[in-house]
Amino acid sequence: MTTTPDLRAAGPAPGDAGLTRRQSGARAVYDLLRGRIIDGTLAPDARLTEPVLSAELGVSRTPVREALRLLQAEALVVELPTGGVRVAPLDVADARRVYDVRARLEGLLARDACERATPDDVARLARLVALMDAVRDHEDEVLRVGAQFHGEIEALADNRWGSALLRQIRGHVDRYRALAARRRVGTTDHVDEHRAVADAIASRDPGAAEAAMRAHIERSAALAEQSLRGAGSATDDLP
Amino acid sequence: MTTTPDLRAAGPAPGDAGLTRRQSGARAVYDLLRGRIIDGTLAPDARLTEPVLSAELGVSRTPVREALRLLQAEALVVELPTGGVRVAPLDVADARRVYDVRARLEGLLARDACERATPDDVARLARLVALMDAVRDHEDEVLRVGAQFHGEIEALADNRWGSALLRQIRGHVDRYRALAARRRVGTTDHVDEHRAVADAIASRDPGAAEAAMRAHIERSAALAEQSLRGAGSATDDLP
DNA sequence: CCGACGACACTTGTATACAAGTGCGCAATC
DNA sequence: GATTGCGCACTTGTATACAAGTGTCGTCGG
Repeated sequence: MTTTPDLRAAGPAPGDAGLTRRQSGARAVYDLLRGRIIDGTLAPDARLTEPVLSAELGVSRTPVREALRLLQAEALVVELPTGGVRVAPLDVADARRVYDVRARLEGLLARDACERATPDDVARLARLVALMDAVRDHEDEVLRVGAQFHGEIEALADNRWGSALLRQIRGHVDRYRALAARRRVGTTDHVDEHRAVADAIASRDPGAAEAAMRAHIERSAALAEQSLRGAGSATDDLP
Repeated sequence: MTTTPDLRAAGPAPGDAGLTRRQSGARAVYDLLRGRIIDGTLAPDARLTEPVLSAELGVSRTPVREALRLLQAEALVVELPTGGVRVAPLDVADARRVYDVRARLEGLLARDACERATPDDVARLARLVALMDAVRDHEDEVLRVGAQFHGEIEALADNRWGSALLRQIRGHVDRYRALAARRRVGTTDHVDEHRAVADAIASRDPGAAEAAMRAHIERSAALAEQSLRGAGSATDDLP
């Protein structure tokens, strides 16, 4: 039942088969498949074959193949011994590893950001924390502002490699997050943790900034792990 | 002059055009180009076009294209605004960033290795350090054993994500190392640093293991940076 | 002599055609 | 009835063909 995903966005021949067409094609296929894998529409272990994707999306095998290779480089799909690919399995133990890596990378970015931040930047970070505090009770607002905070730090860090590698695993983080979201276990507020990061940066203490950010991510990891635990076969509530 | 690299391994038509042919083709092209970029045969900023590579390697554009995409995912080539690709430029400031990231990742791996190492593993690491000490005067032996040490730790860590991301930047590390090798500045011995890592693992102190490994990489970074400094336009002694 | 216009050659992106290898299912036989 | 052999359908990997966009070079006009 998990073999054939439901990419039934449109028929084979008809015009825009779910992808915007004015984009570069391969990129569009990549974005589409990536989204479906992250949100669970494409179930873990689902086999993806070029001909059926090609037919369902209304493009030739060439862009499909390219998209598949991109996803493979990102490890969102894994290569089968025979040469095909399937959606990467979800493994709770693996989630921990993803967060471990993320903690180090974001920690490094926080350090770099600390070393480059101008007074204006510090003020902006403080404003974001205050804003986050203000919307404390509205969960999605907190999430939105939180993402903005992390984005701001990443931008400040101006660390091409840290960002690149972070981007590499972001898909997987989002994937586990999407899964955890279904087993909602009350979100704890990370406002104080963010404030700790902002304060460390304001104090011009790179080591403290790195440590604070790392601790923050590790706490998120523990939370996510808790949500995921008991998921057993992670495919339980997936289509 | 930098537009056409010297992939003249063989003519267009003739049999094995420098690539082993029994490999998957695209993979062979990828390996070949990757090696040439790392060792400097393909100069930074050199433009790579599918038709000429295709002709010079004696394969069609399809595998060449695939190899190029792989290299792009690894950031060994960068996309031009027009769509083509060129060999990623060498930037000393960037080298520092690469090593920063590597320090965190290898630090994490050392921690994980520490948490999983059996007494046998600890003994093996100690043996490697002793061996390294023994061959202290033979530079390439030191390098070889050192690589083995790092590989052992990575294997022990059994951290898929750490390894994957480390692999992502390894090409760049090797590239800067190859460049630094030409401006040889006496290698300092890292034997003691390795011993510190091994000792921390033997003491079952994950935090110390991580810190020791990170410090070790950061010292390597400083060394590499020193070698690279003054390189100015990094393409000076490149073909 | 300098600037602008036009055509060309070149590039990538996509589609299709071809070849080879592999696993699966069916059928016939022991 | 179980097993083994054959044949088919399917897959990926590669090659080639086609279309569109873009930069450049040459030439013509001011």
